[in-house]
Amino acid sequence: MSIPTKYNPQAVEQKWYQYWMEHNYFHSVPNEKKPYTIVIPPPNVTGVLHMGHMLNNTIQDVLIRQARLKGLNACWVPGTDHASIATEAKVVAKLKNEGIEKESLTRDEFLKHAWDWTGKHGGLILEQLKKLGASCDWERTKFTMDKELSESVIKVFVDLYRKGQIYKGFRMVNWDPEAKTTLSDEEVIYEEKQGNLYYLKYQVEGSNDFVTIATTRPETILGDTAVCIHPNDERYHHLKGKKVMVPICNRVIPIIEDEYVDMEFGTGCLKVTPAHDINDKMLGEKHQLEIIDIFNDDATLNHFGLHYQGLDRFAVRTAITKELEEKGYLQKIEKHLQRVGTSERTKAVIEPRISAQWFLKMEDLIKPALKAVLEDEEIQFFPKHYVNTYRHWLENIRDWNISRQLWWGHQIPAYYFGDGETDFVVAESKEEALILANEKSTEKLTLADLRQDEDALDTWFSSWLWPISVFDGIRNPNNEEINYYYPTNDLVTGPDIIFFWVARMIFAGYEFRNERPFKNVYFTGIVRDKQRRKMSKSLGNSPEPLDLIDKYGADGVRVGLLLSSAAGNDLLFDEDLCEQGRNFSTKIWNAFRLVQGWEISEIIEQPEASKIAIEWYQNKFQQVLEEVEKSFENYRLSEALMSIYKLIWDDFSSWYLEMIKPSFGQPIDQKTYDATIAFFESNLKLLHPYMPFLTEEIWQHIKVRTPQEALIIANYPTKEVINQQIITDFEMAAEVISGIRTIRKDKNIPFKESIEISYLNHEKTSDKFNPVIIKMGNLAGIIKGKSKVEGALSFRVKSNEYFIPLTGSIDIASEIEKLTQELIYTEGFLKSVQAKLTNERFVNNAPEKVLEIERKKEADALAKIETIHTSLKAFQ
RNA sequence: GGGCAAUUAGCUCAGCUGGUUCAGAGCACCUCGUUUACACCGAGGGGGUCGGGGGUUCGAACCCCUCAUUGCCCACCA
Repeated sequence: MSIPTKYNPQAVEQKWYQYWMEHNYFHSVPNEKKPYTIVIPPPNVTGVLHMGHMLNNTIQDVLIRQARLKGLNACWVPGTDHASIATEAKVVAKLKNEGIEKESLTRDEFLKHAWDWTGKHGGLILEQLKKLGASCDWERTKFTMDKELSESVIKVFVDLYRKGQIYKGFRMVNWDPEAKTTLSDEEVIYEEKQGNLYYLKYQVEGSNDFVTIATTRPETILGDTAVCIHPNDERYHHLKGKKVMVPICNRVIPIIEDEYVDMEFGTGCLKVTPAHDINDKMLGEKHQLEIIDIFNDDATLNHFGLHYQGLDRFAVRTAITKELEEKGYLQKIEKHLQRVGTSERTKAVIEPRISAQWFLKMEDLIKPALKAVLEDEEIQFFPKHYVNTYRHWLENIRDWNISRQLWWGHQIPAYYFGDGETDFVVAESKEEALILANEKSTEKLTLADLRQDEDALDTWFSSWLWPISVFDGIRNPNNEEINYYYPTNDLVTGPDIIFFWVARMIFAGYEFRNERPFKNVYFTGIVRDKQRRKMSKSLGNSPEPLDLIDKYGADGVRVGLLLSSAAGNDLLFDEDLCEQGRNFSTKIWNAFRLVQGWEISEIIEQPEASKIAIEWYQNKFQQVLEEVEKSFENYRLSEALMSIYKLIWDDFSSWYLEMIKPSFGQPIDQKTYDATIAFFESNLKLLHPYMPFLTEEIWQHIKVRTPQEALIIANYPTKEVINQQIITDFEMAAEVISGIRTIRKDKNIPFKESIEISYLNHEKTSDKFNPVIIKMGNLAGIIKGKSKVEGALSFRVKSNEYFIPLTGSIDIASEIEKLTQELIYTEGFLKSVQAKLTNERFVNNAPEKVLEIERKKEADALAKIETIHTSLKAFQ
């Protein structure tokens, strides 16, 4: 035989990917067909493919290929994200290796390095996706720093600013007083340290009462702007609405109430210092408190520190404690374990500090986003429970800080022209900014007088536009593409970015298009190893995706990933599953080899068994087609694939092909052959989204096809009316065949030795499948008997009895034992059914349908017991 | 601390509206088998008191209460 016994994916995958690319099947342009659109969650531009990407993109490819087969205009837009923090960190590290500090470079010099790096490593990940078979429209590949996407980001910023949605505000940042710089959260190391809890007495204004607060930082009392109690705390009800005086400086501050306060901790009374604590800052915003920053940028005290001005915070802590004690404000000191943030680099204790940042108001943006998901269900989440997470976040949202102290990214289009905080304008270009600035300024300004804000925008401030900006819908809101492709259909992503990305795309969709960005969101799980550990480079437990593809073929890996990934469940990745995928490839390949090897005869009659087999498989296929459809609609891709797997492996290969297989060396009749090829083709269509390479390879082996006839763009099988009866009849026949096989095995009757059976048809089953039973059981004949056959081996299917007269001797004792066991079991079953049926309340309450089933069970059991009894008598 | 999810066979999971099948699948396992597509295979087989305890119901893996364990997210405590 010219076709090898094993399918070799390495040899064909490259070939078909090229073929698909050459014939432009992935490319989409707007036409009269219905669009089906997916935008890829853009991976980091310098990222490398990991198992999470493999899963995520396999799912997207299955969706897009299925849509393509179903005749939709399928468009999958690929691209990458500039990932400002991640990429900048990589470039900084790389420069450091070369002995270059970021601080020694100008912004432009640094950006040149960053672009070089992007050019060198960028887009590698997209090339890797091609190996997986991803059918993206590569002509549409986008990068978030492309000219048109960048312009979209700037345009949106300016629009939102002019609408009053963007404002400059203050935010707590991690301040390193030694390096005098802000740090990202990742650069702060938290350490457990033994500290003290100081109990301080504040005098209530206009009385001799005191209230005691507990604090770990007595040096910050000079920045206090309130004292806070829990509204339900009865101990302090008498203080509501009063004011207290801060010790030493004697400033008068209000007593406020907030549920944030833990009544159990300390005295249940909290001092609020909005300038120096993140939680106090939140309270301050909520209660509109004054902010008093008492530190210089090296963490010494400023003029608010009064006589401590110029001293370091820790020196002040000791000194002020002493002063408080002397003046009678210190009630006690307790030991207290606390977590202190320190700088990764300088080891200095981090100081929370307020700094100017840009914010986007959330109040108006969340309204349509909540409505769309919670009320209208315009956007659906799979699995559904993520709606709760989404709602909780939206309902507790704070304004979005969109500025980052980074260079790699979109620079904020704010231009300063004076010394003051408010001397700036926001504009899409420097030229436009100059015009605006001159309207505002009293002096005549030139371009040289304008300084652009140093900060870059948060990466997500560009990716929230992704479904719109890839179709240029921000700059040209009425272009043909955006009108055709938007809203997109499905978004496939991880639940870890539900806030960062998914929710914000929904904001952007309604804000800029007045329409949802996508209809369905499919949340994938996290890829873990067999021990449930997250796959990561540092653990070294993540297989190299491309090695896996080399080993099992892309199809094998796709199957391996999909089989164990119900939507939303974490995926415990096991290489064995890829092996299963590869084995499946080989199985199909060999089924193809079998069919391919047949000699066809136009003369010979179609055997009866083949006729029935065809009729049966026709219906079985339809049944599975419907199942697959249903699973697919609910994004249960693993279920859909498993249905197809069983259809092809069990129903098609193990049953159908065996039913129609001609004897060795004999040709097959034309009719059966044609039907078989048609079935094979339908199977391939069904499977193609999951295993694109193998299916296309076989498709093109079956016969020579023109590019217009390629499987990737074939027509998906259509639904037909299902004859349920024939499927049920087959199941009965399959049990009979199985019964014959069991007896052959038990009694060591070789398959080659043909035998004869007779049966008593108590069930009145159709004898339609008898030719199939004859063939599959290698029977000389099957006789519908009128009475039991003495001294024969027997078995039962439902209440039917089958007899195999034996040439050798029968072990009577073991036959009796077998029958007795079956009898005991059936009688027990009958008893439980009758218990139900004699229960009056059951009979009165259960629906008629259920009663009918129970009555049928009873009748069947009675009939079966009857036949066992007669069989037993025969042995006595 | 707050919230969400999960707990069903050795493993990974289905079980959708409480009732077709004395609880299903795939893998793994056991037995037999070089029958002319395939040993990356075929045929046959074993395996679960549905996390524990209560309750509702004629009937519970499914609904309610409670406890336990695990995972995830958010806030992390002056």
